[in-house]
Amino acid sequence: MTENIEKKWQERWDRSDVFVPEQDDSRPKFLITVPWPYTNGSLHVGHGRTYTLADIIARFKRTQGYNVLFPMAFHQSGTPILAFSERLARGDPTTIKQYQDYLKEYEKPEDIPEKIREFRDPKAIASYFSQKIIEDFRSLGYGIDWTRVFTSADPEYQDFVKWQFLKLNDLGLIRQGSYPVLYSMDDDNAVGEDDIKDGDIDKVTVEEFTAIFFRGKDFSLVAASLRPETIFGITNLWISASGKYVLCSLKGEDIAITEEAYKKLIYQVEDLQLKRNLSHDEILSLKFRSPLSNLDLDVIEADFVDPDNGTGVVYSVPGHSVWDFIARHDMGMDLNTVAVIETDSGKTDIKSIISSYGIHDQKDSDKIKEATQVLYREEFYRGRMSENNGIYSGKTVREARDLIKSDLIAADEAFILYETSRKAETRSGSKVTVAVLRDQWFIDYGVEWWKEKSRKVTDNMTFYPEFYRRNMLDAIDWLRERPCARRRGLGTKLPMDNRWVIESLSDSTIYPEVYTNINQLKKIKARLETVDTQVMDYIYGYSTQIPDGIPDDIKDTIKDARKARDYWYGVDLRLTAYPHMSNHLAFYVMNHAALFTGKDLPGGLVVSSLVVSNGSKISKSKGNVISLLSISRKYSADIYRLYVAVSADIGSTMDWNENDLSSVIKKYENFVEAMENFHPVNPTGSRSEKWFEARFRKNINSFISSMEAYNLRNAAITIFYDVMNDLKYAETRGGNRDSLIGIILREWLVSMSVFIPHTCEEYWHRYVEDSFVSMARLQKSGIEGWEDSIIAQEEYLQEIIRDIREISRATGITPRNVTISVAGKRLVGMVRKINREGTRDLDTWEKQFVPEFMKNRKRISERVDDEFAFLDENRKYISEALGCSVNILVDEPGKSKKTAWPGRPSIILD
RNA sequence: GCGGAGGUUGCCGAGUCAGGUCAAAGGCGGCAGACUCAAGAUCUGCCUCUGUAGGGAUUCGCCGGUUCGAAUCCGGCCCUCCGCACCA
Repeated sequence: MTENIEKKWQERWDRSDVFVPEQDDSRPKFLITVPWPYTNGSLHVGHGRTYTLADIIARFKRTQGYNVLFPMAFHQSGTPILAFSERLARGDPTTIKQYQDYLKEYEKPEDIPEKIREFRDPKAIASYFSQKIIEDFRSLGYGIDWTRVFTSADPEYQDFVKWQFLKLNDLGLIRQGSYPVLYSMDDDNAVGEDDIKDGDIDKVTVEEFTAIFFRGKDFSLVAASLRPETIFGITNLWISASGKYVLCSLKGEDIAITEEAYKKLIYQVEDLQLKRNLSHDEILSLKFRSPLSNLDLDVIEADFVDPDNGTGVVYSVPGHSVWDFIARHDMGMDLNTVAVIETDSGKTDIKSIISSYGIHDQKDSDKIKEATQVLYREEFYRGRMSENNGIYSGKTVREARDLIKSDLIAADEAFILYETSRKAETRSGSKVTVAVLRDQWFIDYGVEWWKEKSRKVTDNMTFYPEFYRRNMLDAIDWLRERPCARRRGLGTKLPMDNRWVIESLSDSTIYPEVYTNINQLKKIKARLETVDTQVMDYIYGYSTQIPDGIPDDIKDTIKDARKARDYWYGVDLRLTAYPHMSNHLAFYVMNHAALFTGKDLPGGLVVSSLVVSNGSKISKSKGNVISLLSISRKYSADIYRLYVAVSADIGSTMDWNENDLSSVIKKYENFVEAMENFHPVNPTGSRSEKWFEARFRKNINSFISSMEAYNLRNAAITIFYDVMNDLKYAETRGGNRDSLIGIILREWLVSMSVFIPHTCEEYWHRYVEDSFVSMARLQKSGIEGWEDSIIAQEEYLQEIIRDIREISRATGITPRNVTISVAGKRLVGMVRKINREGTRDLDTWEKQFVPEFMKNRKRISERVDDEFAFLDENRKYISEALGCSVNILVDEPGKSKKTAWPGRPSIILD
């Protein structure tokens, strides 16, 4: 199909409101949704897959008589759009290049610079790409109801989100507390992944150190560790040989840390004051006492200590740290290690690790890092505290670590210090550190009653593939507190505290509600200025009365909003890609569980896998991003849609590659050719037509069952590949193409239209009738009984031909004549008797054949009533297939070399 | 380490839940033939090994078990991929 024909149907669907469903209480509704796209750029094949799958399902549901609503909207909340526009404003070359690439597809080269200038306003980015996504989606023939489009920036939507958060707050699910975030001191702001240089490639996370006080005569030394459980193996303290140390006061206690540590720490703890610089000698001359083990420890300078990591002071545990051990070794100190952790594997002995990695001194830093990682993992996952650790003896490392940490903190022997997982800077070059926000807002997903309710909701949902149910339950268990608001970014202001903006995943959990009545909400908003809590309560089923004081002229609209919502909600099916599982989808389920009941709860979830291109991951850096627009231009919407359906099951990775694509195109072109050359004729009722019809009845039923089970790939292969193959076969059996196609035309076009709607619409109008195939119904075929037998007969015929070929191959005989002898009356009778009554009442003549019957029973059958007549009828075909003459005989036992059994005639070549 | 998915004949990929009809669908690719001046497209056959009669042997990650019978069920092991969090 050319782009023009596709465009033609897209416009006609649009004009006739084919995909704008009316509320209709007489029909079952079906609400299908896909997470809204984030509008910072155009979409690629990967995004298209999920929407295409959803559209195929939506179209199928229409054929089954459902009143289908397939809406979409756009997401604009969060920091990325803001960050991008800021970067464009700053003139960041990578970002400019990225947006030039996006724009290239849509704009003339001379207009691009102006567009990029406009993009300094984040709203311009959002609205530009929303518009382009709509155009791209239209060009793929999606049956989306475009009258319901809205964005997360729309004021009526934000009223809805505010209502949602007030409801969550009423339920006690929103809390405030302190929370560490990545932070830029230069910019005095929190930073997200996209603000960090290479933040998307090499993720930066927050690590939690235990900063432990080692008290000395004049002041305390604070050493930070990720492994507080090793404190029992301590031998000494290390400070950096080159680091600059300062004395400061923390809640009245004098502590020594590096200058860098001080600068970071003021963003994390309260009551910290700088007092003065501290010389190394002042530290080295003192001894410091360790908590728990109560040892007086020496301080030693070492090169490997990084003054800009943690506090710049570390404690030495040579029994469990490669660095510590090798440093002591290099300095000629004693190497009497204390092992405080034991593993069953015994792989964690420090000396054997050092020798097995071939580490000689501190210069082998790569080897040391590798060995450290292995040791760390091994001990963390398999280790137990050994018997010399007091009350912690015998506990797993995991348990002991948390316990020791909390015990030390409770006893004022330690505090938590946060550090970045790697050294990082922002794209503008400022250092990234960790700051603790004291009044961070959270949604508390850890509440048990909430989890329990969510599990019940999950139990009642359908999942495809089914194993995601388990994933969902796990995600519900794992979820704890989640920060739900940020100090920057686009989005809805938190109703409890408008200095905060609701974070972008948290504002998108129950939003499909708004698809049901966005147009009423808009009117209500325009009339009332705010859609307040009480009005929302009424619309979304929390109260039965429109609140007092609402002007009469808007009451009907409010009632309509509620009715629309009552009719359409909940979501019958939601489709997403699996990376959304542990975050968005879990929030989606849990927020519904908290706020709604009964039919409003999520119905089903279809989780698709990713798209790769020529076997490798699609990413900007690889330059293999294929935009949706280029697909519909280069190939056609229908070919893309067909490819999505046929090339991989929903749950498997889909590989976009030219090779597979060209074979799909070939098949598609065969279909088009068959349709183009079709001339209606009257069927003749021949055997090949009956067989073809029988097969098609089976195929259409299997298509419908597969689609119902969301097994789109099977469905497509059945209704497309299998039917095409049957068509070819029926032709070789003497069928006339036109009359064959005529038999199945109507149903075939309807079923194929879910995959290739434009093509089918075209032929539907040309050959069937002037209605939309997109609105046509499809039912299962009634199987009348004759279908199986005609199919079995054809199989019988093919088996005989295959047998003849095999004999020919085995013997090397190229036959000039083939004699096929079918079983005679007596054997037919005998087989019938055995199949019905067993072997008991056989006569003597019959009994001699029983052993042979038993041996060959697999191939013996009664599937053809009169084998002689059947073979005789098809003698010409057999003869042509084999290229030799064919004799058909009715055999009685004894005449030929082998016994001819029913379903398995004897064959003689000569 | 925990949780999940998976390992099938040259490749991709069905089949495994409900054991026999499975040498195992379909596609790709390859080989041979038909058609064609030729190529392409299309069609037919073959593609684990073997066999002068439609058969046999060995296969579905590895080892063992249950069973008359296992790609399918059970136990153990090896390997690959994904998630393990606050990030959209």
